[in-house]
Formats: sequence, C-alpha cells, structure tokens
Amino acid sequence: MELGSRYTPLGIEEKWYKHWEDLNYFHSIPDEREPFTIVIPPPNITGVLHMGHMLNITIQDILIRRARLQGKNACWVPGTDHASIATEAKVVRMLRDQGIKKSDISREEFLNYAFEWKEKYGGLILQQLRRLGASCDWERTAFTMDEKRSEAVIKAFVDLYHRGKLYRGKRMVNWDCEAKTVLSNEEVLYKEEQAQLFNIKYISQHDPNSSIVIATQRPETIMADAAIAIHPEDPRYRHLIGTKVIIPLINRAIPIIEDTYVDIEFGTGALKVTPAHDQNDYEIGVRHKLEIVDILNDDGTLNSNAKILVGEDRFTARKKIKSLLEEANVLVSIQDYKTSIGRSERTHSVVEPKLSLQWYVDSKQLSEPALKAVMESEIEFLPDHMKNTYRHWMENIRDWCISRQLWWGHRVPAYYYGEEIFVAETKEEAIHLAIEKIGISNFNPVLLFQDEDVLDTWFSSWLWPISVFDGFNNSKDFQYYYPSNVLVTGWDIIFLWVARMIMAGYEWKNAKPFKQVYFTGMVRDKQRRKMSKSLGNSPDALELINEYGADGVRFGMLSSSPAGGDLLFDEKLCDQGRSFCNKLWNATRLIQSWKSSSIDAKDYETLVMSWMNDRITEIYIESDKLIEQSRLSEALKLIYSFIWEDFCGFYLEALKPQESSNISQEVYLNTIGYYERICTLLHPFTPFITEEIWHQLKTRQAREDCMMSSYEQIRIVDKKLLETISEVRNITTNVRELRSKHSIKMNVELPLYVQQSNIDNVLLTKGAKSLLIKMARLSDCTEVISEVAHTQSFIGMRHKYYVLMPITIDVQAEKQRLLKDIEYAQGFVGSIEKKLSNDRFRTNAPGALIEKELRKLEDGRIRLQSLKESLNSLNADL
RNA sequence: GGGAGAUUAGCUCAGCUGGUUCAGAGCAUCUGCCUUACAAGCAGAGGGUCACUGGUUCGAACCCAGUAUCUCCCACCA
Repeated sequence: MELGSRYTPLGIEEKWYKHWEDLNYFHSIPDEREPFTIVIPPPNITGVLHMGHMLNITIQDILIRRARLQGKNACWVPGTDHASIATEAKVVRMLRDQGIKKSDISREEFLNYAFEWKEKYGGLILQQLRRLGASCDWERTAFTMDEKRSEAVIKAFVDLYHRGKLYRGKRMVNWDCEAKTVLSNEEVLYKEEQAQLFNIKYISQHDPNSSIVIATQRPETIMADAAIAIHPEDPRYRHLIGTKVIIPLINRAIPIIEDTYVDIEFGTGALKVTPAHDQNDYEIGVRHKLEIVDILNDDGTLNSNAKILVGEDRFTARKKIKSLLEEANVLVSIQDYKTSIGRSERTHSVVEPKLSLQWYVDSKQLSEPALKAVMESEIEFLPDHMKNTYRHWMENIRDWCISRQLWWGHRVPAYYYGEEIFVAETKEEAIHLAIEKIGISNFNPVLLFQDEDVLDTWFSSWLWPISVFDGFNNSKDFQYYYPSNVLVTGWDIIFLWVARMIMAGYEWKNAKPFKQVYFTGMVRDKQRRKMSKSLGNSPDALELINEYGADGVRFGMLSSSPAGGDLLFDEKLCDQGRSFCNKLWNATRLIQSWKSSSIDAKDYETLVMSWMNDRITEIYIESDKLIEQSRLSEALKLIYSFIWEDFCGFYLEALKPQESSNISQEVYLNTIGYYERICTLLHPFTPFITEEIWHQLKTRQAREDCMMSSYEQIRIVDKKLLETISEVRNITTNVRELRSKHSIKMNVELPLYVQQSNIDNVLLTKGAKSLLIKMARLSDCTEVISEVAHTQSFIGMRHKYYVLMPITIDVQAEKQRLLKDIEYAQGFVGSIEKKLSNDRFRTNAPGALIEKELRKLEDGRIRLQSLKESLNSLNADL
C-alpha cells in the first residue's frame, strides 16, 4: 500500500490504542518478574484534561512503557478523586439550574444526584487520558469513594482515633462562606490584595470628649468587638487602661486592655479585639477572658448578634457601615493599603476566621518518620532541593483539620450519644461500644447520631498508594506492587498530598509509599502565567491532540520540561513533534519504496551498516543513562537528533539507491532491523507512530507488537568505527561548505586529496573511500604526499584535505583566512604548552587529563604546521 | 520576617564531580536549493564580557563571599 507524504495520526492512533487494549497489554497481575509500579495522581472527577495532566501523564507513560519494554511487570493504576468541595459545588449548581435547592432535599437525595452526576461526567477525564496514549491498567481503575477506598478511609479514621492521633476540638478555623465549610490551612491561598484601612473613633463611656482611634480593614466586624488592646509600654493610652469605650452604632461598652501582641507602630497603636473573627484576637481573648461575640452566619451574612445590618453579606455590610460611621461622625479616615488576603482554593471566596468544633489529625506524631525518610533519601526527591521545602513544612507542621461541612465525601464515622463520642466503622459497632460504656438498660438507640460532616478529600488521597492495592487488608497485590517506583506530580501539592502520603505510608505500613518523587513544574504560558481555565490561557488539550497528534503533543510537552522547572508552553513545540513524526513517516516510505534483489552489499554499504548498528547501541546506552537520571527531555532530544541527523540524514542518504536501481537484500533487511530497534527505543516517547511504523516495516505475527518488543541489553561499541564515519561526515560537511561558499552545485563532481601522514587516514578503512565519493559528490579521492597547488584546503580530525575547485582563488582573501586560522592555532598550541609546562598542573592534574592535553597539543601542532604550509604555498603562487 | 530557586545568543533552555581556545541546542533571523522519502524538507551562515564585583585555583559559566534584578514557597501583621 502506498503511503502519503504526510503522516495523519488521527485514525492511526485510535487503531493502535484499541489494538493494545483489546490484547490486554496494559493489564498487570503479580508474577515472578520485578514489578514496576506507578499510581496515578487521581484527577478530580470534575476535571477535564488540561496541560498539567498532559505533562504529567506523558512522563508517567514514558516511564511505564519503558519498564514494560525492559521486561518488568509494569503496572500503572488509574483512578479519580471525588473532590468533595469541587464536586459538591458542581452538583449544587446543577440542581439550582433545575430549580432545586440543596437545603430543600435530604442528604440521601442529594447523594443520589451526586452519584448520578459522577456516573455521567466522572469518567470523562479517564477517556481523555486514552487519547494521549496512557497505558494504564484500566481494570484496576479506582475511585476514592468506591467501596474499597471508602473502607480504607473509615478504617484509617477509626484506627487513628483509637490510637489517640485524631481528636475533636474547638479551634479557630478557616471558613469558606460560599461552600459553607471549614478548610484546612493548605486549602487557603494568600495573595496581596488592595484593601482599605478604616480609622474609627471609639468614644469613652465616662467622658464624651475622650476617645481612642483604631484601625481596621474589616469595619463590619466592630459589632463583634470585645475590647480595645494597647501595648503596655505605649504612653499615649496609658491613662485609658481599665476604662471602657463605646462601640459606635451599637453603643456597647468594651474595656481597654493591654497586651504585648499590639504593635505600637502599626496604625494608631490601638487594636480592636474581635475574638470570634480573628486568630490573634481569639488568643488575646483567651488571655483576657473576653466575651466572644460571633456575628457571622455560615454563609457570610451578619446574624442577629450584630444588631445592625442583620442579614447583609459581609461585603455589602462593609460598604454600608462606612456611611453609617460617617453619619455618626466616628470615621476618622480611610487609607488604601495592601494586605494579604486568604481565599478558598476551590471557591475563591474570601476565607473568614471562625471558631468551630472540628476533627483534627495530630500531625506532629505522624510527621517524624516521614521527615526522616526524605531527609535520609530513603525517598528520593527530584529535584533534590524540594527537600528543603518539605522539611520546613514538616518541622512546623500543624494539626490537620479533616472534617468538612459537606455531604459529598466519606461521612465521619463518629457517633454521638449525649456528651459521649463513639468512633466505629459501623453504626452497629458504635451501638455496641455505647452499650458497653453506658449499659444496655440506659441506652436508647434513637439518641445515637452519626456526625453529619464528611472528611477532607485529601484524607482519602493520602491513603491512595495503599488503598488502590487494598493495602488495609494486606492483599497479594499490595505485597507485590507496594511501594510504587515513582510518583509523578506537581510541586504545588507537596503539602496537600505528597507529604501526607508519606506520613500514611509510615503510619500504617511502616514503609514508604514510593521510592521516588518526580516533581513536574507548572505549565505556564509565554507570559509565565500559570495556565488555568479561569485565565482562559490554556489551549484545549483535545484540540491540540487533534491538530498535532498525541505523539506530537507528547513530544511538545516533554521537549522543555526538566523536573521541577516550570515549562513555558509553546504550541511550536508540538509542531516540532508533528514534524518529527512526519520525518519518521517519510523514512518509512523511503524504505518501502526500495526494491531488493540478491545482489551483494557494496563495501561502503557494509561499512555504513556496521556504523549504524553501533551507533544505535551507543544511543541506547546514552539515552538509558539520561533516563535513569530522570532527564527525559534530554533523552528524547538525543534520540530525536540521532534519528534526524544520523539515521535519516546520513544513513538513509548513504544507502539510498540511484534512480530505479535495486538494493541489496542484505541492506534492505538490515535497514528494517535497525529501524525496528529505533522504534523500540523511541516507543515510550511516541508510542503510536512507532507502533504504526513497526507494522509498516514488515508483516508481523499476532502479538508481535512494538509495544511488547524488548528493550535491548547488548552494550558493545566499536569506537574506531564511529570515529571513522564521523571523519567522513566531517569531510563531507567541509566540501559542502566550500561548494556553498563558491556556489558550486552538487552535480559538479570535485576531486579530493588527502595528505598522508604517519597516522592512519580514513581512506584505509574498507569502503570509506567510495562512501566519501558518494556523500561529498567527488570525482575521485586520492592520497598525496605534499601540498596540492591551487586548491582549497581544510583540516579534518588528523589529516589535511584539498579540494580542487573550478574557480579562481582570491589569493588575498585566502591569505587573510589562513592568517586568522594560524593565529588561532598558535594561541591554542600556546595555551596547552603553557598549561603543560606548569609544574603545578603536572603534579595536580589527573594522569588521563595530561594524556589528553598531550594529544591535543600534538593535534594542534599538526594543524598549525598544515596551515603554515598552505600559507607558504600560497605565497609561492604569488 | 523565614526559606528556595533563577540570571548563559533575539526567545526558551542545556552545560550532570572545575580541565579542549568552552562557550552549546532548538526556535527565530539571513543565504542558496522544489537534488523523485520528507518545503512539516535539504545545504550553509551570522549571533553571547556566561547579571555585577571580588576571592579560591596551575585553570572558573561551573566553587566561595558580597551586590543587583526576577520568580516562587512558608509565616498570626490589625
């Protein structure tokens, strides 16, 4: 079948993915082979494929496909995350669009809608991963809220509770007024924002002429004030201590207290203390036993405690209170200022500090082995410096608030009976515990209630490496696959997820969850902004695949993404990937167009073939080394330029038969063999096209696929051979350069002379001469003893070459060029001589280096000598 | 306030225990080619005080110190 000159990936990619999947290649079961495991960072079920996933998935797929080719038992577990806040928000919105309010339906009804939504849209992202070529073991697809994973979550909670590492406590929390739930510290993002500072006057209760001015950014909270605090060493207000002032508008009297927390320099030096709505104020409140007045409802509106503006949203209230304060003549001034404001990671709503009863994990205890494992490189971080960030967080870890006031998620397995708390995996067990505690005669089952809250999504995610293999039941799979080889994820979730998985691993299994963490950078646009849906600066992932092909996009993602470094995404890189596929495609077409017959291979063909053979081996060795160091993009670049320059640019060009002549059967078959090896080498990076070419090259048996071929281990290379061809190519380039400079077309054949010396020259290798003649389009190639007059010369690795060209030589220009070259060569030789004559160098430098320098010196001298000869002969011509 | 990283060609970045006169690659630019696999191609070319200042060394883009600029993370500033 004739192939078109352009590679069209669309149908081909679909065909091979289906083929692989039909043959169950992605599926893994434990056997006697060495396992290679990756557990996917589960994308949110609400998510659609974006650039971050593309990068992430590409890297994981490369590693897993390579392991498979290396004969390991490769297992890549896919799955999704229930994403409690994000999903609940989506479902609430969906219901609202249908005219249903969440508050009007029961928890069960809501969950039915949510599961319905999940069934409908939740699998979408996993389908999209297939488009990229992800070779996940789909039979193992897990979901953080499926039965097994839920079981793990509940077990973990109950276990931690009974071992005293989990507790319920009343603390100041971060409240998301939009989602109406508490958030952990890690889910609050702080950013500098423009705000206003209001200076408000509080008049003394005892003396209407005396007052104190405070500064606040949130004037709507004055109704919740419990005191005004000043620094004990601030002389300005000393006389007021112990007196009371009146809160404007509501006329409630509050005391003036002293506390060293107050910064004398800031604002007026007087601080309004609002214990219910500020972390620090809460602590001051505790110290001074102040009254706590909570004026906010869960949705961020003011409640009746506020007395005024009741029912207004806090931001509306802020605007309105401004004019009220003005009217009351207590608003002294307003100034603009910048401050850092915390917003919810998911809803972006401004987070309000709020006092609340929640469940916490005592993190300090869990962090110790996890910190140790990373600092002692039991778990390897890439890039290594992420360790510092990790350590800093671990050493200052705070307790983890894990309850959320939502319905979508794992319900907290705690049951309340009056004042008593019973934590158990099931209600039956809780009843059992309750009866044990309070006696069967006193127990009334109707009074036992389960906690209404659900757990933080990350409380299921942190168990993921264990739970996907049913590790809490210590399954066979778990024993075989755990720990996974590598976790590939973005550094932005190092605390939210990575650190906690490590803690969980040591807490329950006393073993690391993964051997290595490959932190990817963030995908950014050309202006270095993080790509995000809200900014609208992210290209549509599926459209990219449609346009450039999955292989092209994979190439593009990888082309510029060292571990940890951010990646400035540029579609041009995908375009380059597509061109690369096209190049591969056309090489296939060329080989397919060859007609082979039983003629013998010519000497130069034999030479070029053995070179290609060793060169591939060399690339295997070098790319291996790079991949072992996780330098994937460099490995790809290496293979890319090898294919482009060496395989297509030189090898195929050298063997390409003239016009309609036939090619030797041996050359034909060997070429196919080399291309096969290249396909295997390249397959992890661009799986689709390599599979296609693999099958284009020859008819295959069933299950004889590139994806399942094997990555080779032979590792011997003939260095001399590689050098010889390198010299041939070097000469060819030099001749071409001369042609280009003097506008001599390729169809004009030129004679080349090689000056003999005491070193073997390239022509002594069998086949090299005819190869040279073919590649450089020479009329002949002969050895000479001395300078050849009226020629253009250049110096190769060791020898001097002359080309006789049909031109009149510009003697002056030539002389200038030579003088310049001589000057350079002299400098070169001089520097080495100087280095070698330095005693300190001779004594300090390693022997091998001195050898190398000596050889360099010799080469340099030969070169200098040749240049001088050329100059002399030029002078003789004058 | 604490910490991390970065600064190399017009742009994006390599440069992996200091050791070729070391300054690289890709893109972009320029020149010449439709040479029957590929114009998504082929053959060439130009382009940089390696942020700055000192130091260590026989030798520094690389190590050390300081300076400047940028990016990011963490932290309770009303």
